[in-house]
Amino acid sequence: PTHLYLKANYSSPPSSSGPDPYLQSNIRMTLEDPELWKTFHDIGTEMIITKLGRRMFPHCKVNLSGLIPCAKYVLLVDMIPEDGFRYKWNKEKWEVAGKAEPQPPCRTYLHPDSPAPGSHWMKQSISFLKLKLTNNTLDQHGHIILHSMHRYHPRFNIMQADDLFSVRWSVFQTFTFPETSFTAVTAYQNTKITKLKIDHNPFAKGFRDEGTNKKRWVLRANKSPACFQKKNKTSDTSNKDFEEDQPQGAVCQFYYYPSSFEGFDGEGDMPKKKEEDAVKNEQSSPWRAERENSARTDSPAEAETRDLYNTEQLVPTPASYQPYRFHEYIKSPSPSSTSSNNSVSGRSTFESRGPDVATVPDHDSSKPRAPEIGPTPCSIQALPGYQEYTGVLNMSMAPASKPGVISHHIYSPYGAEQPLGQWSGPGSSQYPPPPHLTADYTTQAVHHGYHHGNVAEWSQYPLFSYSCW
DNA sequence: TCGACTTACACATTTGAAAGGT
DNA sequence: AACCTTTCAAATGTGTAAGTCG
Repeated sequence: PTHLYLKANYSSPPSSSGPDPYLQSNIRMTLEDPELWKTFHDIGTEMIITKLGRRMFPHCKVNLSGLIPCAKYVLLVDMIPEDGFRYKWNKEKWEVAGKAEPQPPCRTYLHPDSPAPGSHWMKQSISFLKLKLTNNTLDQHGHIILHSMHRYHPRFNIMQADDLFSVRWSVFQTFTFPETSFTAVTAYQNTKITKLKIDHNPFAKGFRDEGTNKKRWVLRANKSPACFQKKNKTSDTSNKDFEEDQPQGAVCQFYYYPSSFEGFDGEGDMPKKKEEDAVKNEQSSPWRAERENSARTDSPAEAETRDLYNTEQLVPTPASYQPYRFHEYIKSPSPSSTSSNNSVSGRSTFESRGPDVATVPDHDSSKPRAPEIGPTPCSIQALPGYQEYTGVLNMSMAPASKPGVISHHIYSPYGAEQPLGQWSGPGSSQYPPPPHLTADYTTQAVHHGYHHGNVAEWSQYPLFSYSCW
């Protein structure tokens, strides 16, 4: 349980000591079924992406607490590139194959219940079952577009907002779970993953050994028998190094929409740091290097990277909100900025707290509220000025067969500013080994993968260029 | 030649409308 | 009439295998 990253995207002003009362929050998010995720993670999770869109398995399911019951929140998920590399599956392990492809259009999945009161979010686990991944950059269904053979992890964003439009101005809080990182693939590479999926995903039941399609598996098993000798981990072990704690950590961030992180050249510090780590046992998790390192040793490289999240943000603010400003974050690692990360490492759950936390000021409670639950699909498009943003507006509608389901695409304040350009990471001659590489690489693969592989990812990955439900 | 990707397929679960019961 | 439960066909979600593409 060492994967707790608590990160403030702004910090308290250096001059002020007491926490800003407005920034108090105790929002917690925990990942449901962490052991299943861990089981996949240990092998190296792969998520199939198809032209028509494919669900994730395991599904993203989280629990929330600490919300204001009567306040409304919007919950979104986007996929964040893990690093700036493209991978290939070679000889039973992942290797860096080169520089990452230019980013596809960024999309954000909006939970269909959004906006909903905090009580709604807290009363049950929140499932993102319908979230689909595609490799089709021209996708019209609103699915999240990813590149095959690239690594990503889901990022959960929650923000207090009465309606979807005001989300644009909201302070939001994000969580990520290290064990949910995955490699997007168009066809499974690691047969262990295939087997795990079949064992656990009901929809793949037809491929199980006991099923009527036994022959398929026998046939495939013969190709790589070793893959099938290992017993299903989730059923007979309880993932020792995962303990029985609650889901593991997250990056917890609070910030206004980053407009850019200019000046960062994505130095790719990964290789340097990786030398510190011992070679990992290939039989164990290919992600082990990453996990162990994610115990947050807070290397200077990481700290530097994190600093980039703390750029001062000036965001247009509607009258109902306080004119928040980020305090300028010092470029060099500051004790205050890193201490919070360290202090929360190893906790079994993660939560926003103290100066790390920002909450949106309470909305005017006298103001009439939108219906408690359910999207207000038409409101966005009807809003005056919405069309102004066509340059960055990515809109599609749900399939006609489901008239009740409408896709929305929220204006991304910064999307248009972000070129769909190249990664600004290290040059191709110096691809640093990714954190999850097996033995051949793990001597250098110390760097954990979260957000630090290439900070350009942030500047190119606006949160709200797209959303749907 | 080969790796990445697409597509059709069989088999499973899920969904939701219709039918029936209370 | 309203609500609940059951049934069942259609829709949808799976990984595989064979093929295409570059």
